[in-house]
This record gives sequence, C-alpha cells and structure tokens, in this order.
Amino acid sequence: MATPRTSRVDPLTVEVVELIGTVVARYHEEYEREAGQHALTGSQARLLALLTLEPLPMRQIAVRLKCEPSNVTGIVDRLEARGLVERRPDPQDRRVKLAAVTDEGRRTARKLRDGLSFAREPLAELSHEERVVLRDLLARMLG
Amino acid sequence: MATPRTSRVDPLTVEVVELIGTVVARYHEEYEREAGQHALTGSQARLLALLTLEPLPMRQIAVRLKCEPSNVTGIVDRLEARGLVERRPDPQDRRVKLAAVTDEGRRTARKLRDGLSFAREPLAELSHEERVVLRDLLARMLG
DNA sequence: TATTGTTATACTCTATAACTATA
DNA sequence: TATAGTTATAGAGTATAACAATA
Repeated sequence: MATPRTSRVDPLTVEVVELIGTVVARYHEEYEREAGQHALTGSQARLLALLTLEPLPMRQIAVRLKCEPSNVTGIVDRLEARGLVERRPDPQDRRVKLAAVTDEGRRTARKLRDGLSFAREPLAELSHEERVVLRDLLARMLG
Repeated sequence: MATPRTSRVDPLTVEVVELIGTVVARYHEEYEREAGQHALTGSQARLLALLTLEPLPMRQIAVRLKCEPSNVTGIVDRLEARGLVERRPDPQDRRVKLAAVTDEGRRTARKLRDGLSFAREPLAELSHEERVVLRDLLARMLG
C-alpha cells in the first residue's frame, strides 16, 4: 500500500493531463490580461461576453456564472456605471430586471475578443486535418 | 469594413476554440469545487500543490502564482493557521523565509489531487493511440 | 406563500505604497 | 543602497442571511 499515485497512472496519461493543465493556465492568463487591457476584471469580461449573446435576468446570470445572485448585483452595477451594460424592466414580470449590453459594451466586448490571440495563433500551427482530429478528440473527451 | 470577426475565421477553428474553452471552464470548476471540499480557496489549493514539489521563498511563490509578494503573506498565513504549511528560516539569507508543506499539508494535497476526476475520466474515453495523437497536437499547439 | 433582486455582512484575493530587517 | 517579507489600505469577487416588491 501507500503506492504513489503517479505509479498507478501511465506516463502518457500524466503527460496529456499536464498538457491540458498548461493549456488551461495559458488560456486563463491571457483572458485575465486582455480583460485588464480594457480595465475589466475577469468576471466583468465574462459577463459582458455572456450578455453579448442575449439580455438575461439577474437570476439567470447567476446560474450561468455559477455564483450567488447577490454577487451579480455588484458586477452589473460596475459595468452599468461604465455604460457597458444597462438594466431593463421585463414586461412579463415586474420582479425581473434584464441586463443587456449597450452599443458601447458591444464594442468593448468585440475588441476584447479580438485581442485573445491564444485562441487563434496556436491553432494556426495545425493543418485543417489536424484540427479535425483535435476537434473530435476534444469532443469525445467532453462527452 | 465592419465585417464580423466570425466570418474571418473558419467554422472548424471556431469549433475547436469553443471546445478548448469548455475544457478550460470544466477544469476550473472542478478544481474550485474540489478545493472547496477541503475548505480551501483556489489560490490556497494551487499554492499547496506548488509547495508539494519543494519549499519556496515567499518572493518565488509570488512569481509562480503571478501575483504581488504582499498577497503571498496572507495566503501562507491562512494555510499556516491550519497547519498545512510552515515558514522556515533560510540559512543562506536571514531575510528569506521558506514556505514548506507539513505532513498534514501533504496528505491534504494528495487527497485533493485524487479527487480531480476530470483530469482522468474523460481521457479514459480515449485509446492509447488517440492519447498519443492528442499529446502531440497539444504539444505543437503550445509550441 | 414563493420568487426576484437587493442590501448587509464577513472573508478572501488583488494591487499599491510604505515599513522592517537584513544584505 | 538594494532586497525580502510584511503591514496598511482600498477595490473586487464570493457566500450567507435578511429584506422589499411582485407574483
């Protein structure tokens, strides 16, 4: 007993896991850095990107961001103070407030997304066929 | 002009980028959740894992964690208060303090690592040959 | 009664600047 | 004087609990 875990997992799997960890770390660093370029925190940038797709009730935002609804109030407050997001009433239910990006917010979101070079450049190293293989492998990994 | 970005990037690349984003999100969620299982924050768990490899000066920790040295004081304080980490003097330089995991900290780090099922289970879906392909593709992506 | 969003509170992480003790 | 670690401070994210407005 007391066998070290690494001896129970084959070296190839360990190597792949570490590579995935590196991808995750690099992706996150770049996202935080790019958000910072626009004076946004990571949470603010994620919410802005989310609202680019469609306006959402505060409650739904909490679900998507996987945080408590009380936190959403502050994040939307700060984005709203900068004119990137606005609160709208929901005609269907007067309890609900919809958060929606403004034109300015949409421009900021687009600039931010275009700045994320990691998402594009490393893939440029791979041929079309290799991307197909990578896509299929990742899709199977994610179930 | 004003061409939407998505029309400048081929759909396959977009798909792969989104898959990577999903991997990143799932990896992070699991890490935070597993850290929480042991009443640790993500930063505390990352530092604990880092110190499992070797004791480090506070200054070096800041570099590895990519944060300011002043933040390290608090994170080490909290881990030390729980007996997972200890500060040791550096015989070479009396200004330096080395942070090192305790036996208890090592046990916690091991349990935490073993709880990270995402890193193993999805790969179980792939054959040995497929893992070789995935490893090579990721390695080329990361340069 | 139940739900939506908010407020109040407390803790952690974060960066900046100033401080101390060594070098 | 330069460096290592800390302290002080302030802003932001997080969870919990309690609250007002609406359903």
